[in-house]
Amino acid sequence: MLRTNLPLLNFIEEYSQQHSGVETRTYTAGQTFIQQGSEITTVQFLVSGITKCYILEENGKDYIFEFLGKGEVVGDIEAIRQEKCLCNITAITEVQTLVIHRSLFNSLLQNYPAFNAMIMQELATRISQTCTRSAYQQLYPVEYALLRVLTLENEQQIFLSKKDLAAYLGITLRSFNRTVKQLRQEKILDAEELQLGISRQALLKILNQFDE
Amino acid sequence: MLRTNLPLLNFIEEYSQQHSGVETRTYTAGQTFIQQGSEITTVQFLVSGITKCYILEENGKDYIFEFLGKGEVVGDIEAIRQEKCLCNITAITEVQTLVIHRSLFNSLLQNYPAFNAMIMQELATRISQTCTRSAYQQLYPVEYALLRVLTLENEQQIFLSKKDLAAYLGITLRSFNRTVKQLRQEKILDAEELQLGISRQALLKILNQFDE
DNA sequence: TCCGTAAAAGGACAATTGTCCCAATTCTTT
DNA sequence: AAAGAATTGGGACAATTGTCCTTTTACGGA
Repeated sequence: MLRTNLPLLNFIEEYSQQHSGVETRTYTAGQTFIQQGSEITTVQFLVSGITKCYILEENGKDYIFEFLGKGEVVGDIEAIRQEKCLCNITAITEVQTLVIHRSLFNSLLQNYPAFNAMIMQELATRISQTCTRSAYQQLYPVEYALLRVLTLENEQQIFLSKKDLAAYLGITLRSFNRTVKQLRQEKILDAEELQLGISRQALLKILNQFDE
Repeated sequence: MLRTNLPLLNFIEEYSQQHSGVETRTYTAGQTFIQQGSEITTVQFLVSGITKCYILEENGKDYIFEFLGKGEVVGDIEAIRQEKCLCNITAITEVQTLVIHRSLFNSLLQNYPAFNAMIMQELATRISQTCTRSAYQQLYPVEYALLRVLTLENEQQIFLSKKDLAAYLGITLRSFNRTVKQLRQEKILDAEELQLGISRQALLKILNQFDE
């Protein structure tokens, strides 16, 4: 849910100590620093903070693909495919990044096998996770996906707005609230059955945060 | 919708003429030649035919990620991440493939920059397309996605079962039929508004195939 | 040729989800 | 401190989608 990639961050940090061409940037919470459809010529690596990566359609609805954390890259796909941005990236907390030019990114890919392998790994992981997640969301009732997301949020100790969680699940805020309420009251589904790796007790605790 | 990758196929075919380690296989229509969750040690390139790539959950429902055609790879993600299969691959028509061992795939990645770049490109494209598609399906009413899919099917001159189309759209067969009927009868949405790059006339024609 | 199976189409009803509200609470910011 | 703007929670109703079931047609094998 909140993806990270520490090895990648290590690589870039080390590289930046020995070479030029790497810049530091800081964004404040709420700032959208990459806009879908716009031209982009840089690749950025998240050093700290949390961002959301999402598509916003003309009808005002948005769909969040991922929450990105430490070590994750943005702009890589666009650099490889030489195309315009496909997603928006907005800082949820304050965010610090390391920025390199697209051309440097591509030359790193060619000249540093270790870097190449890490990016290859990163892309493969993204595909794998995206597949698993979208299948899960399509094929199971919302309750299941919702419980999973809340569990993950809890595990990783991050705090996201309800609105963002709903957008991540591909449902409306209203549906989100409704489902949480239902789960809190009625029968909680079997934690085992859900394969969440969490006890029924812990689940209840998470849900009751909403009661306060 | 039906993805292909001719450059990649060219590369592998040329390689196979000069080296050993590449085998040919044929699968009959309907055959599932890669099973989710199973161990796999090969990577395959589609030479001819059409396959579907999907996840099947225990509740019997399935979700199709992509239809794969000429030049597409399967098993690559698994080779890169060294993990079990995440999807099922089933031949829709008769299918021919070129098979290489996982270790050969990885050594090609390391020793042939051109191959490396092609795979990098392929992964980036998959991510890009997956993002666009899943956002589209989440954020617009089914009619829109359905029309788009039918248009694509028509353009590419492929023929898929209604069941597969529904699984691709993440809806039930019943919903699929219902929506087609509605569109056929009532107002067809503006073709321009949909940005399908197809005229209203042509759309009607496609929908009326169902009437016959 | 006949049978069994799969694909296609749709009726009827139940369940889910979205839309449009409104109210309470918590922030920012001036 | 007060005003305005988000965030959260939920009622009421409409629209959409799923489930279950039946019918018709098409197709391949015995």
